[in-house]
Amino acid sequence: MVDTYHHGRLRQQVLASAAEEIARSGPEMLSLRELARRAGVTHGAPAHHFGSRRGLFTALATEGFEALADALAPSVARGDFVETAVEYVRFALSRPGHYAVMFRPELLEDTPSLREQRDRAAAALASGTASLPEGRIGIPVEQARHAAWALVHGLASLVLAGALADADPLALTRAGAQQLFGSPPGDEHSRPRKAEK
Amino acid sequence: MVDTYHHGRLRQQVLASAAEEIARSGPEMLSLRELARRAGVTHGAPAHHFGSRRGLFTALATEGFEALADALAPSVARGDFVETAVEYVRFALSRPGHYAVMFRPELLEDTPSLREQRDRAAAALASGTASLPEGRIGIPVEQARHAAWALVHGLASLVLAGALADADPLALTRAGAQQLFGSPPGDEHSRPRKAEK
DNA sequence: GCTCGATGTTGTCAATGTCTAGATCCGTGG
DNA sequence: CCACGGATCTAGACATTGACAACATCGAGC
Repeated sequence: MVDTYHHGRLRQQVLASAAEEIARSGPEMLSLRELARRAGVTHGAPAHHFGSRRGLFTALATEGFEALADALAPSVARGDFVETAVEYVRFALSRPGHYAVMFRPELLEDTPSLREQRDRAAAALASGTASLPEGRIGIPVEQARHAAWALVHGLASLVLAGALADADPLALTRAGAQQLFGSPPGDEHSRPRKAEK
Repeated sequence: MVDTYHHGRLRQQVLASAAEEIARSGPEMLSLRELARRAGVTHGAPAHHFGSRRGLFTALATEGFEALADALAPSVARGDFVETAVEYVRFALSRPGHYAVMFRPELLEDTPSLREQRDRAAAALASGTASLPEGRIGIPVEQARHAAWALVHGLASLVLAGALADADPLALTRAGAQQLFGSPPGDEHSRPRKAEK
């Protein structure tokens, strides 16, 4: 009976089922009390870990940005822009519950750790676009970076919203990234990784 | 005294203040009862017009798609792709409350009129990308269309989320659209619209 | 071994979405 | 002229929720 007074992993478990639930029904429908029930704990318990509803969203977003930065790191290190774009979208689709909350400032508190992880992800993204084929860019670098971010964010959002249901998201991302920075499919600079043979 | 039992424009007024409130605090924080209060009406009144909370969101989204289709029509008719992109973003930024709800299927009911207006907007978007400079596209047309949509949707979303606070959204859109389809800023094909006649 | 902070419980409160039943208004056909 | 029916709004009720406060229990470190 001593087993259950302190749950032990309440924080992790609540975060996990929150991500599940948000992925299924969106952030608005999420109920703290329901999460507590699902974790076998009383309704007040989650508050000790997250403070409030927004605190929970903030924790989720922080986790999300951290994981995003990690996901982007390898391809960024390799200077492979197209693959960084693909990784971005792959991340969003593999963690829909987290992604649904990461760009919703109204749901988030301005925590230092959130800021930190968000900056880390932003930095990864920035150096990802730093490795772009120089001559191909006809607009200021800053704008190119924003455009690239917008492209992948837009793709992820639309796919998650079910607006591009009948498309292969990752192939689409690859194609979009190549189109944006002007590498024709047969170009020697950055070819599609799989087709083209 | 007879004035106020039937409000007369309750539906319009609720929609308007809902858009305001959503623009300020997001869809989650919206309270039907608060809207009723603001309209000087009892808490049950809005239900007769929208049925439920989701009904209200659906009505807003429907209005939004209708206005979007209208906003895109002129530039689409002119075959001016870059300007269509700009109009898309301009629309989203000028009606943040509507746009915040248009791509959130969890908040929407599957109404015939919603479907209708959404299709209308989608059709506008599709013919907008139909007028792209042929030689510039190195990927399948379908993918190019999706990429273009993702770009403008991503730009609008990020700006609305405050993630691109320090950029000029419309200039950024113009640049992004040009970059995506390879028209250098000074190209004769699609210059910024200013002196058309 | 004791204390103190972290974690979890229990009870409470105001607010909300939704439902139902009834009141009021308005156009329309007899 | 009027009665009737539908549309609009009111009024009351109910379950659920987020937040808060007071208390119980556990565990780590002095």
